[in-house]
Amino acid sequence: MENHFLYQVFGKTTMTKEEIEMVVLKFKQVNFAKNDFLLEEGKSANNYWFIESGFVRSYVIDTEGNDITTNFYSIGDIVIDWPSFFLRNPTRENIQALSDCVCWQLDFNTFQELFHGIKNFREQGRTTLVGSYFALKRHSISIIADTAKDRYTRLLKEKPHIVKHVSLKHIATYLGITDTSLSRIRKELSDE
Amino acid sequence: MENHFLYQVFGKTTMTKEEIEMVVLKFKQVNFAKNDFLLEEGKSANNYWFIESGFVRSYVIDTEGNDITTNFYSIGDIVIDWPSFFLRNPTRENIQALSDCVCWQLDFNTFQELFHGIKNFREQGRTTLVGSYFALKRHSISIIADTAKDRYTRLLKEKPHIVKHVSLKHIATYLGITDTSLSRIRKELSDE
DNA sequence: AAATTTTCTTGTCATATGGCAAGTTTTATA
DNA sequence: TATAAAACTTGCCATATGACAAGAAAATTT
Repeated sequence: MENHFLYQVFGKTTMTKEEIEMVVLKFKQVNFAKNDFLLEEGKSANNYWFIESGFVRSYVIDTEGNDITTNFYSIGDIVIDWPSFFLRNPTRENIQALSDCVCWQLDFNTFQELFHGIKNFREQGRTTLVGSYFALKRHSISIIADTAKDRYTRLLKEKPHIVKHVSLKHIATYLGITDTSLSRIRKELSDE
Repeated sequence: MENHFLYQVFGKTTMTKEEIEMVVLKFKQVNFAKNDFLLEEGKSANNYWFIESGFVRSYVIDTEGNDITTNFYSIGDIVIDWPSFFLRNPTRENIQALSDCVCWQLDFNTFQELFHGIKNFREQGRTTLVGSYFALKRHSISIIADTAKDRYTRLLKEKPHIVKHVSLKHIATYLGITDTSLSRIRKELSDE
């Protein structure tokens, strides 16, 4: 039990061993093949996942039909559409596996039982959500305040495994630029 | 009691009258004068507020010393630095009154009692946080996908009272552009 | 291994937005 | 009400990034 993958995920929280065990047992392993959708635009999220292995991307299609990456996920990350999962609404986002993935899944009703039943679990869940909020805000401010080059070098530094495994065009839209521009930024950096 | 300002705020939730009353009684009225800080960079948020009247702005100072507006708040809005309040961390944001304000304040410890004690209150709180997350994501995607002009016209349509009461330069940084550009966009729109 | 598709690079030119500075108008202060 | 300060506009030019298209490289499929 203690070497269950999810044990690491919940091990850093204030939860007791008994609580962690209760929680972990509710998760169910689900595997996705490359290009499978974890969630599709128009549907409502009834699950979320922790990634044990693999890469995942979320994106939206904007009004002009452009694909814009909203986030990348890899080992240890939670994959969740917060608004759709909690507001029980159809989503605008697509979440797709970029590689074969091993994930651990929890559905909404089971989540609710745990959330209302275990104080430490809801503290943990709140902390995770607030962490996502914080990351999103940082990214949003960065798009306003920093140059594309700065954004790219920071991504490279903070998430090198993402840059290594994900195609340039997806990274570009995540950074708010075109693939052409990112290619030029890469060239500039290699010329330095 | 039922005509207490906060009754409207909580009236739309699943909370019972008794729960709402319990919650509302914990809030304390606090007034801010124009330019007062509700929260300052480097400090930790120990309170949040609902605005009964007035206008508030949050902003960060970026690495080059530029002031970037992160949000506007007016009547009925919750004013909270989610990460700082819940993670108990010093914040990077400043929150400042743009006019004299009447607010209703709750501190962290009291919040925790209510959150863990009243199921409907925590459902409500979660919904509010997720709503903020959703708004932030929309704004973030808009900065990538839409032109500055589109962003401005949408703000004008969705929050006309903000545009009316807030100075051009603050609106500009919120939209991710300079005051010069926003001035030109306004001119373009008036020429149409 | 060949064929096909996808990804990435690079050139040319277009455009949105920025930087700076000089005015003008509005608002706040003495 | 006079004065100062802040907010807003406008002109000129610079620059980052986009649009499009062609070709090269890499990855995937047959």
